[in-house]
Amino acid sequence: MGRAPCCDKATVKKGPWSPEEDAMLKNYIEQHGTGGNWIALPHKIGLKRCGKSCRLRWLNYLRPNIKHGDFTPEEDSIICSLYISIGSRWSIIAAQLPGRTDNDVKNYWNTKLKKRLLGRRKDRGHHHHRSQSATATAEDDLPAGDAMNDSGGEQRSLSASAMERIQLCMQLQELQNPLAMHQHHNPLLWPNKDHGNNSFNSNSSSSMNVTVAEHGLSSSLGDHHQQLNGQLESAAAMAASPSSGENSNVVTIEAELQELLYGEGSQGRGGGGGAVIVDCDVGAPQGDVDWWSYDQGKQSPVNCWDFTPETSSMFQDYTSVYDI
DNA sequence: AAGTTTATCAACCGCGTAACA
DNA sequence: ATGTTACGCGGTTGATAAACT
Repeated sequence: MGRAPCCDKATVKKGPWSPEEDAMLKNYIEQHGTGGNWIALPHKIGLKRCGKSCRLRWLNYLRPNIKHGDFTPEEDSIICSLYISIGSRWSIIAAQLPGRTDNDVKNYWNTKLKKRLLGRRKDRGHHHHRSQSATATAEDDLPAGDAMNDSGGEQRSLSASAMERIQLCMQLQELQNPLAMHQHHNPLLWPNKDHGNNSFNSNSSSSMNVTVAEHGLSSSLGDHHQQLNGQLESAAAMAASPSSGENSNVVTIEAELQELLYGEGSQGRGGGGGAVIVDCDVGAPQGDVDWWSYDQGKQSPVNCWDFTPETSSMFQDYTSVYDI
């Protein structure tokens, strides 16, 4: 029993939009608006398109003030910082880039930025000291998502997202201290492993994964969970706003991103250098929030960096791989 | 010049969830 | 409280262009 289709596939046209279709949709929406019902819209216009397809076409292409291509260094920096902070929440990231769509940002990341960041490691890999640790040997030079970790004789694959974070983390660490790769994790990007009880244990990988993922923000993990949540938030805030922290480690992350993206001696490039401010307009009732600036002890802004099952799962990936 | 591989990006798909009856 | 509908999102696919052999 699959999900009921949102439209009649037999009568709905798929594939690229013609200029005529674009004009019909654009003219109608400009004159009448969407009417709050995308499903009904194509019928009103006489378009043989699915409502979802119309919505996507409008949002990603026909909407006014849409920008395509030519991402600026400032935009690169924002995307990278936010990706490291909050992961693949493209709509939130795109919201910080006027004229950009989530689809655009996502494509840009997947096809260019990610390669620029992760690819550099490959280039540099032959010139640096490789650690004895599993961190540097198991995943090194492997494309995201392809890395397999031999943990206790069992081959496991990391989620691509966790893998990317780890690889980015490793790159940044290496830049900061090439001899400190054995530290396994970057406190800027990942929560401290020394936080209270050791609920996250590699010995209980599968069951723990389920437990954490299912409970999400529930109180099952109590203080530990809150503490962890705070640390994740803090890490996100640090990564997004290198200039906002007292920690000297934090200060360099923006410059490091610049260096990874544009090469040596390019720290001044982009001129952004400033904090990435996320106004959490995705359902956040409190309006604009300088989500990077709140203290760890304060209540976290809703919808900005929540400890979701996804983040829990990524954390579980990470902890089990590094036997924390 | 032709064939093959790789990169790019528009569009699709299905899931989670908010809104509503 | 429950079921249904539509929206929004992120992951994935496929067509096309560009680069390479």
